[in-house]
Amino acid sequence: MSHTSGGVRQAQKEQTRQALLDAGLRLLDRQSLSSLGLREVTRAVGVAPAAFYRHFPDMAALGVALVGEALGSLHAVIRDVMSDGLDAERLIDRTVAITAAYVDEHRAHIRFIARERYGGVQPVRAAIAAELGRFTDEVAAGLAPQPVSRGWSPDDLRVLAGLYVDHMVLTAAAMMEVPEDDPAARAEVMRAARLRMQIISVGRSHWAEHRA
Amino acid sequence: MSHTSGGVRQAQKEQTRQALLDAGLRLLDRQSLSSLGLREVTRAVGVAPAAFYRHFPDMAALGVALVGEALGSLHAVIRDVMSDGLDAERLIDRTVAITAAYVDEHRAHIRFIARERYGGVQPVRAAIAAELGRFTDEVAAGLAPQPVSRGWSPDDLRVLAGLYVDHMVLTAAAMMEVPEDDPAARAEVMRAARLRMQIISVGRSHWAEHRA
DNA sequence: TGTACATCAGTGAACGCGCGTTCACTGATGTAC
DNA sequence: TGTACATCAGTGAACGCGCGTTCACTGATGTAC
Repeated sequence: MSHTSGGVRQAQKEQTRQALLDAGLRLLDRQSLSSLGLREVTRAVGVAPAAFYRHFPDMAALGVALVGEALGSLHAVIRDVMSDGLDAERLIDRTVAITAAYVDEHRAHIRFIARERYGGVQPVRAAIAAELGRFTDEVAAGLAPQPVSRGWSPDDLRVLAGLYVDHMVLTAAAMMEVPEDDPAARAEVMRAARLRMQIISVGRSHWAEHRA
Repeated sequence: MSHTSGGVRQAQKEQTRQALLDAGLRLLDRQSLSSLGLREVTRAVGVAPAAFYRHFPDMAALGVALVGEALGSLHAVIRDVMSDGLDAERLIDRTVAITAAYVDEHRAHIRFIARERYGGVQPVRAAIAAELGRFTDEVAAGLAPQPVSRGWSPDDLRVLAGLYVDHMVLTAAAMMEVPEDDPAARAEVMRAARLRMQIISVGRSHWAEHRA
């Protein structure tokens, strides 16, 4: 058709790679990465087993790519939420609502992260730990300029940020254990998540007088 | 030797069963349950593959038995700590120290729990969730009579208890990511764990005024 | 535009291997008398 | 205590199967002229 130089082959390759990632993620809904077979994935995509090696050296590499897909886009979300300058109460509501929405929209990705965070595949565990560490840094950076953070050392702020991040991951995992069509159970998980964040938030704001 | 009625056969069977559990746990140090093979376990024990079926119908059943081993003995520990009537600060120090010691003594068991809590084997996930739920109930029961709990609904107390339990699990998992021979890193994990619990504890004790 | 050659994503057949499960068995332990 | 029979934990051989990996290949896409 057009005589714009190439890119067709590259685009087709990218398409197959994405199909492998999508099929892998779908198959990981009910099993963990270490039991997922290469042939299982290529069969689901409809390519020969050997084609897999044109895209990934092994399953661990596919897993690491999925970590990027799952968590890469969250950095922007976190930065948005934190820079809105909302008061504590609204920030908590907003965070829990966004977490719930993110789980709904990226259920399979989040399940994968929860499952592999302490899973049996080292490179994937390392990739997840690195991403969560970056989240913690970003949250800590967002907390630092707030007036309530007066008197907090950078180290302690990072511990607090880690508490928030871990809590978000736990909330996401809890949200996933709940069937999608049980709004009462969903609401209860969200209530518990808000309550936990509120307790932490109150502890944070009364920290100085406790320390004194 | 003696003519006390039997029990020899039963004892021998129990011994093999325990050997299967021990070998399984050891092999699970570097992989997750869903990729652990029946033959792998029997080979490690030195029995024929078919012998496995005299003790467990499948690997999931062995996993559930391991959950019992890993968490069963913790109920007594929790009850002890909570009934000591220590003040908040000492209770936190004590809890973190006990968590660290428990991880050291039961490293493989705790790693197994962290790995399979959201892992790919449903019956094992369910068994872990049930045990952790019981822990939460026990912690909530321990918190209830404390003066600081005045004005807390049972529901909210259970959320708080869940926060403590999740936090203990996270601390244990973090402790395991640290090499045993790096005391500085260990100390840092324990410091972070204490700080987190202190923040939660302060939030708890100032909860009433926040609510007012 | 057309031609000749290069690239390389995907093929399909083949390989050796370890898997989970079944089955009839063996022989030590247990029991009845 | 001794004998005859029952139980059943563990054996070992066999099975069909799907696995990951290799390899020379094909043919569409890309490039040089």
